[in-house]
Amino acid sequence: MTEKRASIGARRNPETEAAVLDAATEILAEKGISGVTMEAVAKRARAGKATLYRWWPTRGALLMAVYRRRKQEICHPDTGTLEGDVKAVLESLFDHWSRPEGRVFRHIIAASQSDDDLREALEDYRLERLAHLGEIFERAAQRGTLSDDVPAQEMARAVMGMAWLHLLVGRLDADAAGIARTLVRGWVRPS
Amino acid sequence: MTEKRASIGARRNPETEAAVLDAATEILAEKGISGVTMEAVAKRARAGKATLYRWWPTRGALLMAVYRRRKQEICHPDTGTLEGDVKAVLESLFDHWSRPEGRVFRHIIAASQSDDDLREALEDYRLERLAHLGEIFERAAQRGTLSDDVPAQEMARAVMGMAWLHLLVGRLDADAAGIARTLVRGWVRPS
Amino acid sequence: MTEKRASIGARRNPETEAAVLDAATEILAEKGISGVTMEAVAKRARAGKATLYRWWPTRGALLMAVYRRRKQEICHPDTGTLEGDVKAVLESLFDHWSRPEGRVFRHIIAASQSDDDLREALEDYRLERLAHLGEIFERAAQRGTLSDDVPAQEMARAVMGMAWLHLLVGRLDADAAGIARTLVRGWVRPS
Amino acid sequence: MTEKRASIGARRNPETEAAVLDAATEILAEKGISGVTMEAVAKRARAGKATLYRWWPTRGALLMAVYRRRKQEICHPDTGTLEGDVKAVLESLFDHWSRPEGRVFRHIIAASQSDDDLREALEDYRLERLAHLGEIFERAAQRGTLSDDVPAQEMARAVMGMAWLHLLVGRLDADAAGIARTLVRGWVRPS
DNA sequence: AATTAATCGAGACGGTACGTCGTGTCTTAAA
DNA sequence: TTTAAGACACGACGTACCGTCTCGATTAATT
Repeated sequence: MTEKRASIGARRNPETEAAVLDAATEILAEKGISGVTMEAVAKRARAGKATLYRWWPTRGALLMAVYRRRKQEICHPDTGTLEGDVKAVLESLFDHWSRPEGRVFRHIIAASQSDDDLREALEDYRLERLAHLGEIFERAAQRGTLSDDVPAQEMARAVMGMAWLHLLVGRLDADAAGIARTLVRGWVRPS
Repeated sequence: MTEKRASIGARRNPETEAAVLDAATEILAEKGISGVTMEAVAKRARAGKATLYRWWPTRGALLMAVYRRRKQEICHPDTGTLEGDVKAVLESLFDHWSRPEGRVFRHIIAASQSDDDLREALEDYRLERLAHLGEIFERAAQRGTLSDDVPAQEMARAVMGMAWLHLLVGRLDADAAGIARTLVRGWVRPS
Repeated sequence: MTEKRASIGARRNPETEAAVLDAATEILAEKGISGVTMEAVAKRARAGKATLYRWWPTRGALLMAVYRRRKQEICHPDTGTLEGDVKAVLESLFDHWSRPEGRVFRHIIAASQSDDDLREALEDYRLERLAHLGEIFERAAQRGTLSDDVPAQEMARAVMGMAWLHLLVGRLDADAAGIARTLVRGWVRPS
Repeated sequence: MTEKRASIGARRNPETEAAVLDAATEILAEKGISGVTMEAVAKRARAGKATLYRWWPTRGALLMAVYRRRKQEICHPDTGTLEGDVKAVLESLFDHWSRPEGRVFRHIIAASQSDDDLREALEDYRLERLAHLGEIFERAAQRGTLSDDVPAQEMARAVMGMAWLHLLVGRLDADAAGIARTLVRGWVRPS
């Protein structure tokens, strides 16, 4: 599956990186999260364990790298209303987290609880997503339908909190529409 | 620290259970979650490993037992307004989770991501807390200030989602008042 | 080759010990000393590495145990003269060290240079052999052919020194008779 | 500690050799033999690992080079008697091997048990020393006090064997005089 | 003067073995 | 029958060196 790869000098070999992430991704799909051990990944990627630890000092960092590689830039479509946008976001998240490549995420959150490096990496990613999520509120503001006295950050966090909660308790089949309605009703100007 | 305890015959020894939970609690406080291994708990409690496994088949079950022992029935005081109640709940949670005995909870959530038994136990606990949380909405309803078309469950989940999010990303110093305001504004009748 | 072996309670399982020593002996014969790694021995013996380390804390200790198991009580035959006895002893040692089960010994000496536990174990064994070697001088004394002003210990050490030297430099084909003659000539009464 | 050294063209840089041997010697003194790894030496000498391997293909070769650099031509003083000479030789060896720069030697013997290149190098060195040792017997012969039917080689080997034995078992505080007496008594003409 | 060739440092690479730790199962001997 | 104790097989951990490699630089000898 993987060819022999030697050093390409005193610098990182991108082929090795790819092989490792591929291996981790495959194992993840085949055996689930608990199968993704540094040992197994190294063996599958035909890489030395030291090589893994050189670039991904913890298992969490490796998982994070695997997850980020998949971030197929989830764009939030403009549905015309804030409630519709929130609903779409939730649905897209629930859907993504239900699929094999997204299933890792809850384990990343879990691992980040006892791995400070990962926590930092996750936080970076989370803030990035949060900013991205902010766009739907900007759109609502431009439409002039948004109450101006609600901080966009707060609203985005509320959406994210609901999403994470459902992810972590395994309720990805929840009613996104209902959730969206409950959240959004106080954020738009009463019509 | 713990005295010698032998078998008390062909039945469960409650002293042993206490000793085990005490040991786990102490280790948790001293070394953090990663120190709480079945091995270490057994040794500290002067209990056989088999004894542990008999009653708490997984590490997660043991952690959950430790956490539940501490559930000093958090009551939600009536502040007179829903927003005040939500703010109080968040503050009380953030405070509890910041203290040593509460710090475990995020690790329980984490562990439950790969331990189905624990997930079930946590879910039971979570629903219990959710029901308890529902009381503040009942009170609001009795006051007549609640919009009737918002499901109580949904609102409680939104509060819980915000709380968990802040717990899991280590932002227990967040502005509970602001969060409460953002959430609640759509749930009460416009005055 | 080896069946499954579980614990037999809170005490050492002699079957395990035997399996480990057998495995080490076999590997030694097949791959030589450098093949005798704790890892390989554990795998071959179907034993956990922890089990090995429990009973033989270092590789040297394990090698020593392997060697001692083979100590087929080398008796020194009475040839009638001290020179004959010394020659017989040297020949028997050179022969033993040339055979597979004896070849380990030089590696034990080597390992003992950087392993204090092993050094101690080897020293015990060495003194034991030295005492045993002393018998040939007692016999000579009884025969009345021994100069009384030469300490038996010193003579035994001289024999051992010659033996070890030849072992360590790989000259086990040396002329035992000549060595014996050179050493002994000052130890017996001039006839 | 060591300045930057670059290539001096298509030939060996003698500064590098010196830096490497210095580094090895220092590490040896500081951390003992087990600290002398190719990796550590290279790092300390600010040399590339490939450079080390180019000139000293094995660890043993490097150790041997370190030892030989120190061979401060031990001369054997003429004490007037063979016994005195042997005693002086033993004392000088025991003393040398007790000092930091001599302590390596036992590790060289040890390493040579599993490193054929080193074994060869050590054997060369040993024969050289053996020849040197022969001088004291030549002197005795010239004095006319030596039994003529004892081969000089054999006697030298007996002395060396005793010396090595005491080195390898850590008995460098042994009674050189006694050893000398025991060995020599058969080699000189009965007075 | 330009080119070639060997050397240098650095350090990444695939590996192997290390020694430790935790898992969950097992047996014993005592209560 | 349950207990404390702890040995057992297993497997992952994270580290240390191994010996090989490729790089980009430096410099001497050759063109």
